[in-house]
Amino acid sequence: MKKDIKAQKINEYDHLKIEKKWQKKWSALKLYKTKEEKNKNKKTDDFTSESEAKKFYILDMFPYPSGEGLHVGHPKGYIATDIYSRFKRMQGYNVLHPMGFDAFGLPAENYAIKMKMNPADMTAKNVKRYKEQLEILGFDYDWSREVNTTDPKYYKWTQWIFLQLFKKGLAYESYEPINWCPSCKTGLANEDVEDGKCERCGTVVEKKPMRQWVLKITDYAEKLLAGIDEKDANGKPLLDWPDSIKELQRNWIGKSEGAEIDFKVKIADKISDKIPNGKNIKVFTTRPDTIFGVTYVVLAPESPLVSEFINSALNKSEIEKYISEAKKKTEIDRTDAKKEKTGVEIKGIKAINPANNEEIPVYVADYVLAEYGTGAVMAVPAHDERDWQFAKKYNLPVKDVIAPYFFDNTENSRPREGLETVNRRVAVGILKHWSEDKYIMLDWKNGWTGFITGGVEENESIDEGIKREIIEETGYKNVKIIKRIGGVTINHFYAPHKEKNQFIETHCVYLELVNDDRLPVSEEEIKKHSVLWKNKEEVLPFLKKGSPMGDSRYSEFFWEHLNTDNYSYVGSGNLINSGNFNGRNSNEVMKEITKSIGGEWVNKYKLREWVFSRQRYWGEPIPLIHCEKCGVTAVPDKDLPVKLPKVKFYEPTGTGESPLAGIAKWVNVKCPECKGKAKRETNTMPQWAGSSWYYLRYMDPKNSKVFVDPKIEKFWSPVDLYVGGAEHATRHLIYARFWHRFLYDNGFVSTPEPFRKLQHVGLIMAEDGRKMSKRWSNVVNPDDIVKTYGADTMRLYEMFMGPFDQSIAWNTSSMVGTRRFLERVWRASEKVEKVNSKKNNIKNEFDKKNFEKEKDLPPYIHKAIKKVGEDISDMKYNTAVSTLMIALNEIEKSLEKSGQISSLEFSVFLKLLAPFAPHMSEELWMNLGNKNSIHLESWPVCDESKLIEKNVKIIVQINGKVRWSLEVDSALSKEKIETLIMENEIVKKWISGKKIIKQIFIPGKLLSIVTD
RNA sequence: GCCGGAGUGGCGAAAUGGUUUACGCGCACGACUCAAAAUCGUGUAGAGGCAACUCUAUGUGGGUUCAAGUCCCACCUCCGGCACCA
Repeated sequence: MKKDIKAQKINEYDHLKIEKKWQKKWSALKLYKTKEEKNKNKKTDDFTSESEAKKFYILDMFPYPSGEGLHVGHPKGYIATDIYSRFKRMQGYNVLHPMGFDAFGLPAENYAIKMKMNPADMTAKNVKRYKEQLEILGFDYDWSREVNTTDPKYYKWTQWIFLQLFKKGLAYESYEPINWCPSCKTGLANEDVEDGKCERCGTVVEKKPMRQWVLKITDYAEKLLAGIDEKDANGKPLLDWPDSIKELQRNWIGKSEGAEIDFKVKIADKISDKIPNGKNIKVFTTRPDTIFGVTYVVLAPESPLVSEFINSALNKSEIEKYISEAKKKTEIDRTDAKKEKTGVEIKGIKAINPANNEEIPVYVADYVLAEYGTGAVMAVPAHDERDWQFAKKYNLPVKDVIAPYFFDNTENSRPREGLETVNRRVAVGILKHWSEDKYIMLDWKNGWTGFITGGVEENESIDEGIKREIIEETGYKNVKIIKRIGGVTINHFYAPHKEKNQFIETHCVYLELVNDDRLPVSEEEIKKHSVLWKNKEEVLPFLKKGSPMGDSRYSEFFWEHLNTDNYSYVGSGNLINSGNFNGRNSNEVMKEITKSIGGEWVNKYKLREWVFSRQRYWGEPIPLIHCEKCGVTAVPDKDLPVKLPKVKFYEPTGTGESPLAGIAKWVNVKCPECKGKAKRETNTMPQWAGSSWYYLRYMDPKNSKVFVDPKIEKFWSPVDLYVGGAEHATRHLIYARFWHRFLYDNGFVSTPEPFRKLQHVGLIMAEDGRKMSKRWSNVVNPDDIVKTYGADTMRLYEMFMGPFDQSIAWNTSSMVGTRRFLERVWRASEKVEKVNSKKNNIKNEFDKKNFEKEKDLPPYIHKAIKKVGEDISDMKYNTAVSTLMIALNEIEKSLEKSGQISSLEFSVFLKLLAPFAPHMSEELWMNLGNKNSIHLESWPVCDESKLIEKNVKIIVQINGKVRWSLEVDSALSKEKIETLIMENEIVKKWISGKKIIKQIFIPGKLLSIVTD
């Protein structure tokens, strides 16, 4: 099998030996220790001046150490940051590249319970295992800065930040129903629920009212939204993030602008604002323009208004029954849009539409969500899909108030200034054959096409009008009206045959012919158009040809709605049936209508408050104390951290109390204010707490006075590059931004946003294309790969697989390519010219700045320097690796010619390889006679002037096709090249007998000849 | 339904509007070998042709351009996210 690397010969590449050796040495030398550490002891106020170099903070999303250990997919992002940080270090940056562990939370706890282990012990074990697995890959982490969220020295500050939020009123106790996972026996945040299921265990989530701590993240909704597009003083975006993630966050925050409108409520014969405790129904709508079309009002079952109105209801028990059934439903059932809508009317009360004072019924229905907007909506079935479905089911009236507005903004049809505008009603008839599935259409002599169309007289109804038109234009007299289609549309256009602008209200009627009885058609009509039968497929193309009323969109609109009863028009348009607002554009009248009915223009967000309590053991204790006299008080700073007590039983209780509640010794404390009897808060924090600020702690991980020294924070902030999985887009990345923004607003940190550039890692799938998982037993273990192929091979392969942010299936046999590449490098190293170490002290020579630049390195090395550097910067690792491969191919070619490889050339090559394959490049670097680590060398400098090849290939295109190419000296003039080309037989053949119209010359690239 | 992203060889993929298929895998043939493995070399989009060469190909259909994988319009498919948010 090719997959196995056979026993090595003595001087062959022995990855095991080399990798272990260098990992030990690097660690002993503290090679990757962040420079700033050394300066910290010096006494100075100006921290930043201490460090000569520019800083670069590169961060991985720290892992959650599960019991299963790492698979080959996990380190992909770490490999990338390792390469990036080595590259930056070689460029002279002061690099901060730390690692730590996010170890509180449900999965670890559930696993510990399953394994009958204490979560703390198990976490320690897992962390150890993870660290070992990371270390064999040769990463350059500064482990002296390791953080662990479960360390009391760390979570002291997690608790401290929580208390800052609490003190600013951003943490509060709530008793609202929240998402409850019956399997994990804890409340969950909105972000922890996916498709109505617990994100962790997949159990269907229930709604359960309970006491909980909630963070007011919605107070920051606007800032979090605006921050996405914020720029710094230099006009650079604060967030250099993928657009897709920005969009995801925008959607998650979900801002909508709209109106809050009060509907007065009439109970029996009284109007609500005249009766005690009476309440108006406040609704939120993004479409106040449809207010005249409101035919009922709906309250969410959980709306507090329901309990106020229910006593005045004539059908109290029916409503109560409905509400209790709604409560029983799971979130999945509640929010399934496809499901038939249900509801019940509150009989005996009416709401009053503030726009027209109509009395309309009030319903309770669970398609309205209590948590969003005001928990009440005004229903406009004509212009809202959901309201329409509900109205159909309960036979509620549908009232059109928005007419699609077709304004043909082309030269010919655009209404002309200074001309009279005629207002008319027009009927359009779609007339079906008496037995076949085909339709009558008119083909006008002047090029128009369309259905039967005609103006309706003042005293005539639409139905009468269309019947009359049919007889006039076609003669058919026995027609049956089936239905009206598509409400009303407005057509606004210039009618050339009348030299007037027209503003037409168009109604469409669908009719069927009963038989072919016809009356004679007048000569005049016959002259105007012919009557054609078109079958279904022909209608739409035929309509598009032209229209008597501006463009043909209105008739297409009607045709589309012919067979769909099931629709409501949700677009914009012109107002009809809307009193003073008739004829106005719906988009333009929003605010005006809102004002006219006393409404308020507001913003609403989909983002929900962050449910911050977990009724579980394995988390940071919430550092609050409940005192009978003083209420809820913060644990004083001096008493932090509130340590998680060791317990015998940490299984969740399921009662809504955390297991901590049972530990009397821990729970019962003195009130810090009045010294009276008090109890500790027993809920713990969610998993996301510790990860919301860990990047700050890395900057100053040992500080016991503050969570981070402000001077140090100012130096390192923000994180310059943050690499991790896209699955955190709406959890961690929202939470961390929220905490950071809060800390910024309160002067604790210096930047508004924590992470400047964000880069996503694409998943590595298993060879079978599925996700790697124990469940599918398709997991590839990095330990095995490192053992068999080496860490360098694995690192190189994972970077070479494909674009970094794309998910790609693992393929071990494909990996041998990168192994072969390294073996070739190894063999090539034996052919490097021997340099007399005495005569030629390479170490000193290489320390000279820009040494390479002065030397005569071949163009392909300069190209590689340029390309590899650019590709690392852009995180295009796959092409960086291929560039290295190309460079090696060139080195081998030159070896063939000269019999040996230049020492300098190979040194430069090794430096380019060093970030990718740190062990091998270090070994070979030392073999060249160097004393200091290659990883402390400076990155080679590309001399742009050396990039130019002696010869260039010129492509000859004739009429857009490549016909010939030639190699010429790059210094040759345009004229000379053109002469050479024109003299060529092939070129002559292609242009013979033709006239050259045009010639385009791109220097060094191509000549394009165009003939007639 | 809405919002993103992507469709290029047998496969992973590459390509500032300028030779489509770099680099690697796989495959075929050859060299070395008693043989195999490893290694090295050559070839490898499709069709036609003995060949030189020609034609056709970057999901589909149009368009802009001397020139389009790349820009514009319409559509199809797949992947990811959100979704009764009024």
